[in-house]
Amino acid sequence: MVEDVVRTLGFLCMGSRLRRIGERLQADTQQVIDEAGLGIQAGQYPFLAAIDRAGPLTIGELAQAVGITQPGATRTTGQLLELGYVDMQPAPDDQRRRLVSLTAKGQDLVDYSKKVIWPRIAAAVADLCGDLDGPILEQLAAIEDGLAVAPLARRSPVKEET
Amino acid sequence: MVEDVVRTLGFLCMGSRLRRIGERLQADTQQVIDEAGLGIQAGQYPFLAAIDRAGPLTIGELAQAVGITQPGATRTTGQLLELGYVDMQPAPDDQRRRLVSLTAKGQDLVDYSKKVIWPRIAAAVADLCGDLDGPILEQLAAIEDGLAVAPLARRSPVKEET
DNA sequence: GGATGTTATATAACGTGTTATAGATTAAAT
DNA sequence: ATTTAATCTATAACACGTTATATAACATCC
Repeated sequence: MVEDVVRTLGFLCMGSRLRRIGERLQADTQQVIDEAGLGIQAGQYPFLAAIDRAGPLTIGELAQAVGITQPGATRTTGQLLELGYVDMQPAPDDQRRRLVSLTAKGQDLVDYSKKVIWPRIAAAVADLCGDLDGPILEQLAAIEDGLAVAPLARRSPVKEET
Repeated sequence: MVEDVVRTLGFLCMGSRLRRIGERLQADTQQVIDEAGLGIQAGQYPFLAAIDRAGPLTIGELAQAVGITQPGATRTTGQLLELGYVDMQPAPDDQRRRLVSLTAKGQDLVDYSKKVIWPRIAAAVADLCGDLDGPILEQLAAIEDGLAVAPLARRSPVKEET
């Protein structure tokens, strides 16, 4: 049995580690979705949820809402279009923007998911995290906020720009 | 300004969120490495650290040590070979196994990194996480252990296999 | 009102993880 | 001993993120 260096090295490998856990969680989430017989990828859900919450959004707004870059949003939106869950049309006032909205099929999926799938996933994750010492979600938020204030490179002691 | 749905949805999107933060941290880490003028990728470091800690390891052991799948380990090892940081030769007792070891150049890089780079990165991450309520590293460990015991699908209430 | 710059989306090329599968070597079984 | 099964690494195909850049539409300035 080999030691898990990422775990052993602590803060040094926290990036790798968060990613690794995130990937694992998403894979597990996918399994729950598949078991429910839904033809959708876990990573596509936030897009649908964003539109459901805020109404039709442009590609750029979707990218912001789900926290990825614009080309990624373009691609995932293309997949959702292909699957028939969303519709896309130029914004009336600005032909550059494409407004992405839910189709009836997409709204059905969201409604069903909100009722059946999402609570199940959230409950499973809560169960997993329930026994933790601290409020993990707030800590993640604090990390995100901290990174927004000053990236790691600006926190490494070599460049004391006092 | 559009709301961050991944953040808003909490436990439901924790997978995406952890991944997102991990990617951001790794990108920031890469910047620190680049500023130090080292020609290496952040994701390659755990491989070197694993060999440094445990001595020569096989591809499979490396995969285990850094927590990815074997094909990923094969690829990254190939890159490190190309860069001249590691050497690879068949295990004497079993021709299927390939023992990966540090070259002099690789050991130099590790020694320098241990002294200069890694403490800098670890300090920056610790600074980022310092003000948190709870011990984030232990919480991550608890999540990993929890997933090992029962994946999400086995924690979702639909399949009560009592 | 035409040149110039800016903004929004699309596309290309790449990085790094995954799963599925092939090839080579070792172990086991008849 | 030869066949069969198991193990280890390599390779192929794909998923999904990134950066860099092209194209189209809008805004501005003379």
